[in-house]
Amino acid sequence: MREGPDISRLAALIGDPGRAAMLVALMGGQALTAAELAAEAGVTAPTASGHLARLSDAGLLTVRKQGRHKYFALASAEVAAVVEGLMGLADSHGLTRTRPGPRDEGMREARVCYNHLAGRRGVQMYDSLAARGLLEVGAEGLVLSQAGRVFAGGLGVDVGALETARTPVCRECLDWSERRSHLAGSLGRAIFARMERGGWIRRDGESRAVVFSRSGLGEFEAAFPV
Amino acid sequence: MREGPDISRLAALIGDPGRAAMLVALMGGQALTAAELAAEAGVTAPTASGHLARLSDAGLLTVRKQGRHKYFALASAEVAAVVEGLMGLADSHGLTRTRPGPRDEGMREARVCYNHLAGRRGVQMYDSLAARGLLEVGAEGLVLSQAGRVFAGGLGVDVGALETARTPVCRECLDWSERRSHLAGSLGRAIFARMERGGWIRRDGESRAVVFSRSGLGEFEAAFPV
DNA sequence: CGGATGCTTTGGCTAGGACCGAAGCATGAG
DNA sequence: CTCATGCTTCGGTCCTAGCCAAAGCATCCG
Repeated sequence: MREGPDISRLAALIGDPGRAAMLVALMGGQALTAAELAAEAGVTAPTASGHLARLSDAGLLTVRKQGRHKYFALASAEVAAVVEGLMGLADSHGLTRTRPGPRDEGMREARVCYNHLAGRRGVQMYDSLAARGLLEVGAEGLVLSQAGRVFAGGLGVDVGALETARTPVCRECLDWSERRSHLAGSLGRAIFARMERGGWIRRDGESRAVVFSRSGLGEFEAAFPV
Repeated sequence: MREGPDISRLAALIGDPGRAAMLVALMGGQALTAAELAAEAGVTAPTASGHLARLSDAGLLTVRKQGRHKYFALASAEVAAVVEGLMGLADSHGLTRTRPGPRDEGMREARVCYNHLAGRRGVQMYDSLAARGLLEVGAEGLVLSQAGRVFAGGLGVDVGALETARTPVCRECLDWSERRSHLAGSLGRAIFARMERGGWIRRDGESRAVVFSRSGLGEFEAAFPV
């Protein structure tokens, strides 16, 4: 009642089932329209409109108007990290939705987390990079070592370009299904994009799950050995 | 609305101002009693009781019953991480509150906990006894070793008499200022009484603070070296 | 044994906010 | 221009959940 930022307003915002569903839907990283999010939340357009206005006002979402459509997306990686953290807590306390289908298993194997790779494969990548000293923990958090820069260059990722931007290159993100860190930040995003471009992976149309191609899995294992 | 863990229940739990205040208060790492948390949240005892039950049921808090008090603490580092993440988000959108002042320093140094010594001095005593093997952790909890019995006898405490009573001789008690264990049980009470009788300490009038005399502090340091 | 203290349960009150239908604005299509 | 589509505002209903007082247990004290 007397110190620190006011958590409760923000948490209450996420605490509505409809708004939470919208946020989770946006964890896929793609921007969605108001109507799509209304369907996702299972409410009518007016209700969704109110929800989306409140989420935007609170700074959780960014809006982009395009013609008569309005596209919403998560405002930042921090927002995604909090949502992922909540998923982890909910998962560990048996609050999962009663729907442990095959899609759920696929999600645990590999999925999109905002704009980077998560799940067992995401954690594998992180561990592999860390074990080989390509990723190091510095005073300011996670940093790419010199060897790591070379490695990323070999993958076709221009680290220099990433470093000129204001957003952090390397960040940890807590994986809700593995309960361990995976790689986020602009580097995580770039590597994910590179894997998608290279045909290593493709995204499942209806969920956040990510499916590896046969050859893609081989390349992934070669690039990020356990 | 169709995938992953159910975030909204958890977020709604944190989304109440009272419960959020409790969680923030517990971010310091100390365990707090129900009454203290009620004050922190600015609600009456019945209301707080309901909140705390819900937080515990959801796995966000752990409970430790001690006499007629109930100590609550954050359940895990994951919970703390989520709260911290929410604080970060709230802070970045300018929703901070005022800072608190420092608390009674004397209480942190030494105080009465029911009938035994608590605070830095209480923890020092506990650590000293444990480090010298006078206090050991057995299957049934804390026990006094044979050497410990001799030591207690030297202090003038009749351990044999304590052991005939029904109440446990040695118990751990969670120290709220140090957030570590100190010695409770009938032995803790007996040692405290002996220190009071011997003029090592005297109790401050209205508060729970305990003040060491000059000579008493010397004897204490000799009996319970760091 | 009372009497005091800390926590919980119960009951009843109330406010906040989630929801929808209908009407109101924009923008784009024909 | 007129119509259709996408989103927002308004008005009203309904239900959840927070809140407290009072009574009920449990524990400790003298």
